[in-house]
Amino acid sequence: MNERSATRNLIPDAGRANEASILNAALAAFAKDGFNGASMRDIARGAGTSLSNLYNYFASKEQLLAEVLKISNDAQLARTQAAVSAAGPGAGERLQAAIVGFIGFVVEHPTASLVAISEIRYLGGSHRTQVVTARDATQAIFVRIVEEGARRGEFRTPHPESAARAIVSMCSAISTWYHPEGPLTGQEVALQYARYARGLVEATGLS
Amino acid sequence: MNERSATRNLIPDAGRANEASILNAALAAFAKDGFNGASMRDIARGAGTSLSNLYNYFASKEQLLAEVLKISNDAQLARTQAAVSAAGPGAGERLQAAIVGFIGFVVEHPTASLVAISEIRYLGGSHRTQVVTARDATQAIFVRIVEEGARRGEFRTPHPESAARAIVSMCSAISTWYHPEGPLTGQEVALQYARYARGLVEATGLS
Amino acid sequence: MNERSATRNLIPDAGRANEASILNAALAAFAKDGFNGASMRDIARGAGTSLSNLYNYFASKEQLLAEVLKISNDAQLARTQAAVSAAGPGAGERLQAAIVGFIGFVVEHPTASLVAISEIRYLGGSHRTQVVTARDATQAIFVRIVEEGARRGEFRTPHPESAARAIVSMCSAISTWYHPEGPLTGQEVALQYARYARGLVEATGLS
Amino acid sequence: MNERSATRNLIPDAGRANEASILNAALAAFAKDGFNGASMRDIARGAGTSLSNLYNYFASKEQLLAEVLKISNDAQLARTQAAVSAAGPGAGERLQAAIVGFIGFVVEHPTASLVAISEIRYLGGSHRTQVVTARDATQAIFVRIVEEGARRGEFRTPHPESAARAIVSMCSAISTWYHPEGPLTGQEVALQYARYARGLVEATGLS
DNA sequence: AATGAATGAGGATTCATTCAT
DNA sequence: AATGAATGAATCCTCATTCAT
Repeated sequence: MNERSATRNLIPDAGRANEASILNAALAAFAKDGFNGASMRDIARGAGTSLSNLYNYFASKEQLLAEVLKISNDAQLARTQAAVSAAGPGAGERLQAAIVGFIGFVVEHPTASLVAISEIRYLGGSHRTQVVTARDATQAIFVRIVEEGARRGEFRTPHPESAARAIVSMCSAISTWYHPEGPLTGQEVALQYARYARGLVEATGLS
Repeated sequence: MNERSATRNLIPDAGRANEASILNAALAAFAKDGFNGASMRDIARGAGTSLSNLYNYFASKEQLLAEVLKISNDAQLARTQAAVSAAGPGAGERLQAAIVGFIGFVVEHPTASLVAISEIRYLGGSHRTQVVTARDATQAIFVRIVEEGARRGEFRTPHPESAARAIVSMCSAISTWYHPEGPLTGQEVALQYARYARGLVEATGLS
Repeated sequence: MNERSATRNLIPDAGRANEASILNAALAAFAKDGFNGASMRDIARGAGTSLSNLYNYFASKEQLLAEVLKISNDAQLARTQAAVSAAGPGAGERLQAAIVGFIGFVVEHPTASLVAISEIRYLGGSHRTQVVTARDATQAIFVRIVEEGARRGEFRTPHPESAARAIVSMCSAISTWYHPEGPLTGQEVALQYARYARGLVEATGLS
Repeated sequence: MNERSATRNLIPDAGRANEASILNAALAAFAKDGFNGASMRDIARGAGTSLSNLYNYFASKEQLLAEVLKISNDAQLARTQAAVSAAGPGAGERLQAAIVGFIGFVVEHPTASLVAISEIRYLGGSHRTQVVTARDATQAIFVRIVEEGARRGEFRTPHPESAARAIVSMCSAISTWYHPEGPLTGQEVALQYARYARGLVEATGLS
């Protein structure tokens, strides 16, 4: 598997009918038809097991969605956090790192990323909170970086929080059009967007 | 109706059971529960008519979605086009005008805007093309402006088309969080985002 | 239709798929298999209509049970009240009349009577109250008669309310074994039980 | 454990997952939700074991019901027989003893008694016969006593068998309303009903 | 004995749509 | 236009039961 087709299953799959294969099938089904358009039969078929056996692993369709979203958001958060941790002290560097990490996840798991933003609305109460927390934590990373950059004078944007949200928005939207077989590698997209973001926050270090 | 509560029905409603009231009910239902989660019964109830009477106006649920999306995208396109037409010749002015027009629509019709981006995936073949055309035409406005700005040296971004797409992405995402009762007026949001966009494309005229 | 086969549908049936035929089918199904053992498909088949069409008439299986029980209990109450109203002033006469009316209903509608006592437990909260009210009203008729008889000295039983309940119990139980083709007419059964009841309350007028 | 709270498990329970605990759980489940409303999962949960382990003890849900009913009816029969055996020779004495024994069982095991009368209908062919036999044997005790009393002139009732059935009916129905915490002890109820029965059969020895 | 995984049939209910009026 | 009745397919989910371990 070369660099260009780095997309693989978000959830490691053992092959037999187990939690992982069910979650992967659920992810695929939700991506293809949406939460309400996907049926438990579809998911069972995708997982290679029977409809009723699904319920030995997950209590309901909604719980299946919750697990998928939680895994995706947690992985997205971890990836972004790790990238920032490995970056230098400058706000510009840190913003770039955050974007490369965030978009790295998006281009490697465009399906999971797309489902994460488009299907979260179908999550009810108790499930929702958990998932929203991870999503907000990811956004908070960007907010903190931009705010610090603004405080230090590295960024001249007058609305750091709003700007951070705009950045996350445009990065998330990559999942709606990115294809691994397209003209751009994920790395290239990430660098382009990092530049957009630095411009957006009016970074002073621009040559 | 003052400036802050400018949100009104996208489709003018006569009150009686007619096309407009059905379309508005459909829009509301799709926004609330998604295309597959909304039922024709919900829509009929919202329109104050009977389930079967819906079919005297629209051939199918999908056609209802198609009409709603078409109206929304056409209005969005018209609004953006009009704003640009009224602007001066400079690329910076034109980009700002496009954003103010585009976001103006989003904040006045957040429901329609949200449905337009989230439910288009449920549109099949023939219907889809029509709707996608209007959406792409709107995006093309931004692409043309950014490309021209780059050609003229007003914008230094090396990837005008990609940058334009990023701008549209972040502007569209406003529909996912904007509330008329929130702390910002639509106008304020639009001006913030116009500034983000000018930074993003690395406009040279920035003081 | 002679006196011996007076059993007919409790709910007048027009033949086509309407509320009455559905209720009759539901009654038959509940009697045959119990509330949980009967399926909506069974009921639809019995009513000569489609499964889904049932829901154009009744919101749920439980509501179907509620309607059936309400009709049965109301009819039972009305029949008992009417019989008592037509009786003379003596407690013995009135008790006999109540029993003849009550059992008259049981033997003419043994199915409805049986379902009324055996399936009421499957009725939840709001539905239940309504049905229980009619049932208790019927029992209250017996209580009043026995209490008055005791007050007047016509009955020597020391526990009028308890005795009345015992009487209703044994009369209700007739629905568990009575068959129109059996050796006894309903009238004969009613008269036997009226005598049992007079003995039970220790009526003084016994020769 | 004093006289008022004499209700205990009909089937002696060793605590571990064994036949007794399963039968008790089945009894509780059938009482709560009816035979068709109770699930094997419910029963397993109540017995503190796994669903599949149930089948190491009982072949099917129906067999579980059969065992429960058989135990209940056999115990009811034994208790009634024992009471009669200990009674004097007079029909009145014997009838009173039978009732005290019969109702003694009902008030000590109201759940089992209720299930015994309400769920027997869900027993198919081969199982049913066995259970019905014990039930009929119990009723036969009453029939014999009343018939002998009538033969001897102690009871003046003209329909001894029918009267006996009426007596058993009203005594069985106690299980539908009796609660140990209620105002009456089981003993008091039994004595009341014994008096009702003597009146019902028109016992001559009444003062 | 005991368990978790597995299954096919069936549960009640809702669906979008059509028909007769 | 407008409606209530009708339908067949599909929905999620639970069922009793069996199997492999």
